[in-house]
Amino acid sequence: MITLEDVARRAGVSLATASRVLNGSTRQVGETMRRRVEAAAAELGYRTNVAAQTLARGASNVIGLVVHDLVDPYFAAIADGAMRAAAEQGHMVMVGTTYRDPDREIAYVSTLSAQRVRAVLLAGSRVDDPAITGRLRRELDRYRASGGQVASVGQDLLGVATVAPANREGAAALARALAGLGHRRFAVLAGPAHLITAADRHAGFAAELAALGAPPPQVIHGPFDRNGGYTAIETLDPRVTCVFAVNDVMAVGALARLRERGVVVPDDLSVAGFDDIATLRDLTPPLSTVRLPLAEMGSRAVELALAGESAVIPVAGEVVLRESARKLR
Amino acid sequence: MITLEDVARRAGVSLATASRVLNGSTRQVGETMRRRVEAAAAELGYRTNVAAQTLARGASNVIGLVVHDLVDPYFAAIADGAMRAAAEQGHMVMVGTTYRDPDREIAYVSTLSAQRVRAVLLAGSRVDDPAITGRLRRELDRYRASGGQVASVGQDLLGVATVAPANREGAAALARALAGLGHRRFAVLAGPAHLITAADRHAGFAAELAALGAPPPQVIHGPFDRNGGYTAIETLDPRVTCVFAVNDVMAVGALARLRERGVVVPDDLSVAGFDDIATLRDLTPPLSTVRLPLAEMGSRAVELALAGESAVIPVAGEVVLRESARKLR
DNA sequence: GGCATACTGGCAAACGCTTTCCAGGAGGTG
DNA sequence: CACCTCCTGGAAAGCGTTTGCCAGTATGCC
Repeated sequence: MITLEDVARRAGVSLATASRVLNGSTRQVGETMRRRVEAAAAELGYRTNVAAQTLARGASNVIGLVVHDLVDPYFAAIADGAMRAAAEQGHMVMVGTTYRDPDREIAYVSTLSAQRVRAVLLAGSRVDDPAITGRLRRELDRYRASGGQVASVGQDLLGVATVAPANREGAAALARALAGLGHRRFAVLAGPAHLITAADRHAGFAAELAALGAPPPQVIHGPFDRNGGYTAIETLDPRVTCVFAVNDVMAVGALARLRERGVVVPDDLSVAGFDDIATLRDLTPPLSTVRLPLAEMGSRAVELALAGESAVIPVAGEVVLRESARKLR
Repeated sequence: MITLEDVARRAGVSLATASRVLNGSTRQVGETMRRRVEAAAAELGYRTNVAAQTLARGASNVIGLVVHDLVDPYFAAIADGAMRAAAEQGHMVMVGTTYRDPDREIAYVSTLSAQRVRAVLLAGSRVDDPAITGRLRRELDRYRASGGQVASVGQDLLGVATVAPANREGAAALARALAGLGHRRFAVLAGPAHLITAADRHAGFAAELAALGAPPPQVIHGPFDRNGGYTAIETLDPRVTCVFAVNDVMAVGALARLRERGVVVPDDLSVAGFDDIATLRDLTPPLSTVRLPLAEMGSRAVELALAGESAVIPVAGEVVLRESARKLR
């Protein structure tokens, strides 16, 4: 194990000089010494001990990222964006997956805080439960009290820097677009009632329908994943002409079930989702949705956190009509 | 910033005792002292400084994972498996994405080595370039010399513990299955020639065809991603009745292009891929493929690395025929 | 030439924790 | 009762870096 001291000795300089040469310092080191140190480091194969560096500096170059599920393309895209931004600033990313368990999320914040990561990013919808939110907030406060930065992608209810997708507005715009195709009788695959993202999208969609004078949609609750969409189809009212799933993976599940049941989309029924995950374009029919710049949201969150700004950055969604939704005949 | 010393002082015990109580030690601490320390830690909100711990212990509890692209479901699945296994053993995972740049891969190994991570996992196909492999090996050797563990998912050519999917055999089995459906004229969307995974699957497939007495397939090279499959279709020989893409995402790209061109799968042409990524089941038609237990491969790699075993674990692929491949009429 | 002003290099004190070694007391044995 | 052993708590020496401070030298200016 080669240490800085070995390098210094070999180069015939002090520890301080070696440190200044090898690990970015504001102080200048003379040409001669610099060369000697660099040569020694190369010959010995010196590698900085980041743990020691972190300890001495009191600051690490690691960012913590907490997502619900890395296999979900939604989080994969956010994580990818976050990692790009992090890499650009010379940081590594440590990832934790909660599998949608709020306790696990809190535990990860605690672990990452112990790791003294420079920043923690929380991605994914929060649940509407004051007890859980309270515990999470306390954990985050403690982390921030020790100098950590926090940013979230999702709702602004943790009092931290947030990249907040316009769920309500996006869903409303989608409602308008779908109504524009002539649809009046809608169903909303609304996900779990306590999930705020789901609730917001549902609310935005329903409110806009009301504003347009359409009858209230059928509302079907269920899990926020593929299976949630899949099972929701069972209870679908046959008079509905257009289904809005509050996220894409639910829409994908719904499409699967519809196909099995012989319902042809979009001939018999129009379907739309939300998020615009990458896999959508390969479905048949391609799914209509509200596009969110997921990777960019991840990057922005990293930048926000690293800059220490506690802003709330709204992100607009863009309605993308594809074949899965068609004009009502 | 609460340190262990603060806790010790508050509890009226020595640093040593506090350490033994709070951060797992083999030594016993008396009931009274133990309680006092725990109470003090709780009151003060003590959080271990992992950097200091790592430095003092000379060993960290972080695992490094290097993948090509986290958005690719193949790597997402492996990463997920790896993270599960890591979490089970109380480790965190630090991720780096190379975007298929070998230099970036080497750089990540170096960075992770500086982080003194307990183990490094390399996932994804290697390129057949002695210069690059050599540099990577040197970097890995250096890392291992400093006590690090390494495991890889893919080919066994780094001299490290490896979870090795049976690419040749899987492709051969697939060839047999497809030939069993009556196909004789095949095309192989073979990916880049220098990518070993791609080459192995191609070779296994072609060899089996030869053994079965089928004519040699048309071979179309291209990128190892969706676009590679997409563009390959342009040069497809019209006499071909069945296309084998060396991985699923290429097959997905091929399906997209075929659809655009009005070629109906499987009526006009059969298609198969390799890997069985999760998104396949939602395609129309569902894609035939060779299933690899991706998450399990990730977990196994972590276990291997953590156990310090340098075994090569073969993983068999299982042919899964779905609608995209049908009996030739 | 004399003096103030950069520069540059080195010493040594942190950073927060683990662990070896030591001492003292409790308990067991002959 | 003397002697050993076992157990528990504490003191202190690291672990590998960074960085504030000091000293010595070179530079610039009058």
